[in-house]
Amino acid sequence: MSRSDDRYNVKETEEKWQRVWEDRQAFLATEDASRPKYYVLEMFPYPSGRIHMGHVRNYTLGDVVARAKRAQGFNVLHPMGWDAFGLPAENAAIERGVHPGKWTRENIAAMREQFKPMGLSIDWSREVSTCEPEYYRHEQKMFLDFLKAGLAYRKRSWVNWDPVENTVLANEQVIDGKGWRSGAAVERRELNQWFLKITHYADDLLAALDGLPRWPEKVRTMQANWIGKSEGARVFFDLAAPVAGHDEAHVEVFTTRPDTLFGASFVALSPHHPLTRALAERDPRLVEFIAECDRIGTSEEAIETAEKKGFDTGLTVRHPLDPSWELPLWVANFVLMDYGTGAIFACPGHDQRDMDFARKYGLPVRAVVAPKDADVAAFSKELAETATDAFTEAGVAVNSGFLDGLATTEAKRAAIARLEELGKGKGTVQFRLRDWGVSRQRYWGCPVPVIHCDSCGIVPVPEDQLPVTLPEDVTFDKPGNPLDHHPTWKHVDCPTCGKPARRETDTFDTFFESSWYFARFADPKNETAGFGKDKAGYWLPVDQYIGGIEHAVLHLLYSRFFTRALRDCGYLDVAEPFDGLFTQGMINHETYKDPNGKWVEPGDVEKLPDGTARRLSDSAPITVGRSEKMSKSKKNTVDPTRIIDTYGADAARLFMLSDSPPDRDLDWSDAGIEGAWRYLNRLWRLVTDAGVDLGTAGAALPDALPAEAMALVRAAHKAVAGVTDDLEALRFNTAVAKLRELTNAIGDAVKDPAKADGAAVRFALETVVRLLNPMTPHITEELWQRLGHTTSLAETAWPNADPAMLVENTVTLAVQVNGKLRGTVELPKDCPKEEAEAAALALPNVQLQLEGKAPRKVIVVPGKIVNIVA
RNA sequence: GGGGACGUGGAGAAAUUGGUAAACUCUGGCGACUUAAAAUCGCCCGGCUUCGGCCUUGCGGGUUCAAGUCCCGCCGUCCCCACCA
Repeated sequence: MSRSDDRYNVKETEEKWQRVWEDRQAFLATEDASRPKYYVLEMFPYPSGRIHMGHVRNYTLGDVVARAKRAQGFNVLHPMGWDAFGLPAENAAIERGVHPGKWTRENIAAMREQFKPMGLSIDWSREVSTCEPEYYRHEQKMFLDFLKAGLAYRKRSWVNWDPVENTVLANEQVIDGKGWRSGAAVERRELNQWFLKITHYADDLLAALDGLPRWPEKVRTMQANWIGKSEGARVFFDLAAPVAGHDEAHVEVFTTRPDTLFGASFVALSPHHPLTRALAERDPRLVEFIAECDRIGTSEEAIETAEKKGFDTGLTVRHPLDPSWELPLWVANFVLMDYGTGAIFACPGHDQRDMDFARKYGLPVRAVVAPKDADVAAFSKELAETATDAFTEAGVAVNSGFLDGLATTEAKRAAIARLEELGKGKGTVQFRLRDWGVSRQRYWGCPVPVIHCDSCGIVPVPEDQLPVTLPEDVTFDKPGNPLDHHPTWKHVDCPTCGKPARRETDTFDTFFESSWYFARFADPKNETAGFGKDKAGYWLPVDQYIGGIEHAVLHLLYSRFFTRALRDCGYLDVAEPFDGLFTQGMINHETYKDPNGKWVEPGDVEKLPDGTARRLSDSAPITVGRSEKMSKSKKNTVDPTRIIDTYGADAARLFMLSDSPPDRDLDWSDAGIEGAWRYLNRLWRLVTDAGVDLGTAGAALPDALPAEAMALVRAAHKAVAGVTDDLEALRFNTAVAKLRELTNAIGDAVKDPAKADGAAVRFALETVVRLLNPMTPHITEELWQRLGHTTSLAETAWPNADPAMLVENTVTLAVQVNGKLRGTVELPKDCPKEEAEAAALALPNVQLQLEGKAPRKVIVVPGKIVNIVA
């Protein structure tokens, strides 16, 4: 065939193989007890309407794993779906008057078409979309089961209110005092809300992190910190006198340092504490103080700059271990209502914040813990009178009556024991984690399936009346929840008493849907339940989950909780949904600004040879900024569809996998994608136009090969072993490097008639094609066919490395003198130590270093190194 | 303030986990082919050098025959959490 006619036609080839895979239903998954299963899942996308480079990276990573595992004999499940509820759909409705359902479904259709050219090995028959009643009806049933099990409840409480999104947010969705999507400063509101009892599993969610070795350490640490377990005690400080309008006779505080109780200086209440509110009823100055506290935000700067402020109530409380000792009761702006009990006892000597507060307001400071072997009198005097730094370390209890002399750990234990004996406290474990508020005052979500009846209270919707579907005829012309404004939808008769009642108009947080979708994929068509226990039992847990680290304490924690809740309600038998987790890095791109400081798109920028850049349209000088995460606001995005149109999916995939380790950020560059494209074309030419007779497909390698041909065969075997290891460990960048190395070796071999052995070259080329297949599936299928094979690589087993081929006959030993490299020697593989030593000592440069003296010592590490100590 | 990660050529990175630092790639330079360009192919690309070599993994110590890798102390960058009692 003519050389020039046989250029690689990307479009034709990629479409051809996508058709072949689809016709053969190559990636359809069915349960099969005879093979080990492998469930690969990437975090499913929100249907924004356009795929972005982050998607390309995410789904490429997963696809490589899925294809490699399939070739290695696993029964692979690799599904795709849509996280389809959420606010952008509602915003589109408000801005453009399009119904959220229509907007979402059109986006899904558009994105599906954008994903297909990527050539992903997905079982599309399992596609799910969370906004359809076929999906969300099952989570309504789950919610009713959670209600029965006491894992869901309704409570009036202080919540995070996002004034832009007009809805409540969960604690996990408030970042630095701002809404995670809107960026608006979050307000505090007291509302009736539905909660899921994630705190019921706090201890288990924390302890079980140790059982997830295939999760990144970082994510486990983040979850552990979020759950935030601290051990301590609840302590009761009796009010010296009863307070009108307040029932409690004591103030309950939480402390992790009960050993410092004798250093107590005052007790401080949160501005939102019920007692504070009772006191404010008759003290306008306190009302003003509370208002002042509320004005200070919870952002980083606010906290850093906010002064510690207090309000002396004039009341006193009795010390739990010495009732004759009365302590002043303050209200302080730094005491949080939603951690612990909303009240603290302050020990300025051993807590920095309390120290600052005490010095400011002239409150006493007492030393009750001293460093081991310290001069107690001097230490106490200094701490009490002049110190501004608290002593916060562990030590020995002093000035503390019965605790004196005990080390901090023992003192804590003894203090708790005494408190319990006196009925003045209790040892306890406090978690930072709070229950998951799932109510959202929005339309485009799953309706909470309950009815409010004036006579019967909260009535769950009877199961035979599920699903509670969203009404289609809604308007978005008024602010607030369209379900609330709907003329008829919320009016129903009470299922219990038949009297007129109202539907709950809150919908679930969208993280509700994503907390169980991985189980739905195991049995996506099930109409009677979210999934069958048998099918979930076969596929779960997910063996490899891949997504962004931004969900470390959101989706990933909710899913772990949800799976436990489902287990306890009898849905499945696993506790952990994701056995292996991989968090990929972001895609970055340089940023460009014009002389007016406006962002400029990469497509409108030309880089000049002198290192500067200018705008294509008007030649204005462009400032090149640092590489940052691709975002629309900075205009530094690159459209994947355009890249795939130009270079093909294989080149885009290969670039994603090359160079940067997948957990690190990747800089997108035109040069990078060009490099991947060049490599694929080079491989194409090597196979289609090797200039060597490659023989026929399936022919066995001759037993005897010339040494140089043998070296190429060995290199191929080494690549099989290396690439297989790399893929297993998700080291795609080094896998690509090894394949390029082998390709370079083939390129060298075919150029040299002395080295160009057809059988060896064929073997090496076939090895490259097979190993590269999970990464660039289209071109490798085509090349496999052109090499004379009739099977599809999607149905071909992974190659095996022959261990005998991995060992070299000779090795190059490094020769060091005093740890510094001074030469190398080439020796047979199993050369005795003595010979290696002799060969090393014979090197001229070694002799020079020794200056005629005898070596003091020689270390020989067989096959590696000889180190001579002079 | 608490926790974590990282620091290697002009850039992305690699280093068999303590054993020849810089594989693989990008950018750049020189050359071949071409009327020319693109594409392609070849060579060079950490520093110094008296051309024998010598030095080099943020800085300073340490352990070891041997340290990019382990330990201690700094410096720097990034991420997460945070008035958490």
